Amino acid sequence: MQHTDFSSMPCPVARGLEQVGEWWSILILRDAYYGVTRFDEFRERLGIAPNMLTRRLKKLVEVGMLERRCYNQHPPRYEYVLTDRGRDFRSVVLAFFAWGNRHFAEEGRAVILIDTVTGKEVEPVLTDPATGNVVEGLRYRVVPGPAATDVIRSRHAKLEQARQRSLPADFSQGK
Amino acid sequence: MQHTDFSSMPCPVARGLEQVGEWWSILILRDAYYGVTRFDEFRERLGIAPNMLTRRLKKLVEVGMLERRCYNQHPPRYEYVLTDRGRDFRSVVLAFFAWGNRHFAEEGRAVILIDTVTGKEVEPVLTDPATGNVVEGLRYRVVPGPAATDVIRSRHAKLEQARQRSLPADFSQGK
DNA sequence: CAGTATCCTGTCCGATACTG
DNA sequence: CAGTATCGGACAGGATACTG
Repeated sequence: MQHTDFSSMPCPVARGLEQVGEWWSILILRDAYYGVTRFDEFRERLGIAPNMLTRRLKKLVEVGMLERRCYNQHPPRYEYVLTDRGRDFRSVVLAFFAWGNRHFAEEGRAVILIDTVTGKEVEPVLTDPATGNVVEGLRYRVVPGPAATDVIRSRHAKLEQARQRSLPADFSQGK
Repeated sequence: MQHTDFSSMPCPVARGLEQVGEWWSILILRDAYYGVTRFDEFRERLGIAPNMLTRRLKKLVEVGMLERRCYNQHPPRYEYVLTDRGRDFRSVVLAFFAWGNRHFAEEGRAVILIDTVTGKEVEPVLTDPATGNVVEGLRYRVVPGPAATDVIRSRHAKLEQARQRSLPADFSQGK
């Protein structure tokens, strides 16, 4: 990315975006969750130019989302398999998937997530495993953590002040 | 975006990326969840160039994530507040957040999500509300939905065939 | 099958200056 | 405070040709 370097930034969202912020990266991972591993299968399914595919795959290997593995000597053939980190990212893609299906499927859902055990469609939600509650609304908030810097703390304090001045009824509306 | 037009594509992930696929969009929304609504507050917190901020805000309003609202006549002053759709996207950002904290916080978490009722840190997971199970592993799969086109179905069938030939032990590994 | 090599275009983004 | 206007650079992404 050609913008400001965010590697120094503490926000995990910004950090994450630096690894997989590109358009194709997400789509490649999406197909990886389908079980796709081969270069040509990616290329064909995604309709992506081969040089771009090379670049994105290389990057994904670099940041530890995929592993380039030789599955055949003579001739040497490689495939791209998910690492633990890459597999763990599936929850993000599925959250995205669920949101997309909720908001951009006026003509019906073309693809759905199912539970193969029950056979039913699943509409996944983000929950707190400790309480079982759905994570939404003002109850859940992002605050400085144990490794917070002074900058973070002061930024957060500034926000709190602004909140005092005008209660954000706007945000709480959505239950 | 200067790449292939995906608006015709049925995948909700691709569709979603078209709305908020840009780098700053996600970060702007992240700050909106903090309660930020004003142009200058966004600019200062994000360190973004004003023209870029204008572009991204405009886009986010266009796609229905934010609403531009006049909060003062004489002089006219505007603020950007989350719509339902924008608020709903928070689960995606939080999934991203959680993943980032799991994988890129070697020196400790600078920010954390907390439950303000219990006061405890929350590590949210994606679950199926119907069964209460965590959505992960091969049990959950994406398949053609009710509005699937022939293209989707045949692509899916093709994948199934490939799966028969080589069971993807790779993907199931990760439990 | 799994890429590499080249060339080109669009646009994301930053920097800076200016305005009601 | 909330932007607009203009400029330039970097790179994502596309198209195409070629290789072991």
